Amino acid sequence: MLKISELAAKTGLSAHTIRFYEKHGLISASERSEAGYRYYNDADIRRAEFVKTARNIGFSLEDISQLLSIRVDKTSHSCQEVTDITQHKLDEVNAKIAELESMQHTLSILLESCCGGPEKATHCSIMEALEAGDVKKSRSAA
Amino acid sequence: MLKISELAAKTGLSAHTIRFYEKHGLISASERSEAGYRYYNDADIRRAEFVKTARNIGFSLEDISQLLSIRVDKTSHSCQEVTDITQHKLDEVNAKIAELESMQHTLSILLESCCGGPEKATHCSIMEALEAGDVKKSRSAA
DNA sequence: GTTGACCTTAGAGTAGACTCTAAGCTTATA
DNA sequence: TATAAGCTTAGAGTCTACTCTAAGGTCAAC
Ligand SMILES: [Zn+2]
Ligand SMILES: [Zn+2]
Ligand SMILES: [Zn+2]
Ligand SMILES: [Zn+2]
Repeated sequence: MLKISELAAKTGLSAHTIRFYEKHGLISASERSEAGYRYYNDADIRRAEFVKTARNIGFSLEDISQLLSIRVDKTSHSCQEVTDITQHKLDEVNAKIAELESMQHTLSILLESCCGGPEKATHCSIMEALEAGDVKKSRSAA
Repeated sequence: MLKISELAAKTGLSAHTIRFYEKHGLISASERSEAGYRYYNDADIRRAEFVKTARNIGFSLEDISQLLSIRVDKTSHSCQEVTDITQHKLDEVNAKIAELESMQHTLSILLESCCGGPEKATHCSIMEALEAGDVKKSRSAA
């Protein structure tokens, strides 16, 4: 049985974050001391580590929440449900990468066009490009 | 002279967003009607379009704020200042891409390992990988 | 028996970029 | 003239994932 700071040390999450996750239903302590201290048993610890692993991959807390509900009753859920969550996340990641690569491309072109020196910015081709508006849009919603 | 909704139509920003940008010093209307309506002249419109172009590229409002202060007095600023902002943004974008590609990689491997079918998730290799924790960390701080 | 580290809670604050609301003028159209 | 569309403001709400604070109780060591 670990106390919260011990679970924190073990998982690399902060005690604050562990309480925050508890408030959002991701983690819980099966026992409390008389004084109200949280005590985590082996199953709790494994669950916390599952959460940490999923978070490290990049899953949102909402995704993790869904993965956890599959985890507690695997016989009621299918591989497909798991791949759906994973695929959806991958789609998101791919969309974000595409957006960032577009920015990367635009920024690189801008940088190439500018001398980057100590001259007055009156002739700066980056500023000119921004004024002219002839750059493609990288950002979509939010 | 355009009213706010006309500037909105012209730039593709919403009137709300235009007021929000004004509150943050990015855009302003040189004139107001007696009733307090904002009126935008050509210089205002060009400034708004500059902001919109920079935002489309992916610059933060803080970056745009700096670019604008260069823009209003180009002789007091150098090309280097402009490239510094641009390079800094590019570095950020590259870091984010690296992080996302790491996620992409992990997610792809997970997806390959799972049958994705209607079977019970009891044998799911994605779940197993998450339990085992043997996936590399993609996410860094915030 | 007291210091100090650790624990509890509810709730506020942070970041970034909006997005919306309420309450009330103004202006254009029918 | 009445209705609707459009404008004003301050300020609150949204989203995600924390991060921190205040005020106080608990526990082990010296
Ligand atoms: Zn130059
Ligand atoms: Zn330049
Ligand atoms: Zn399967
Ligand atoms: Zn599977």
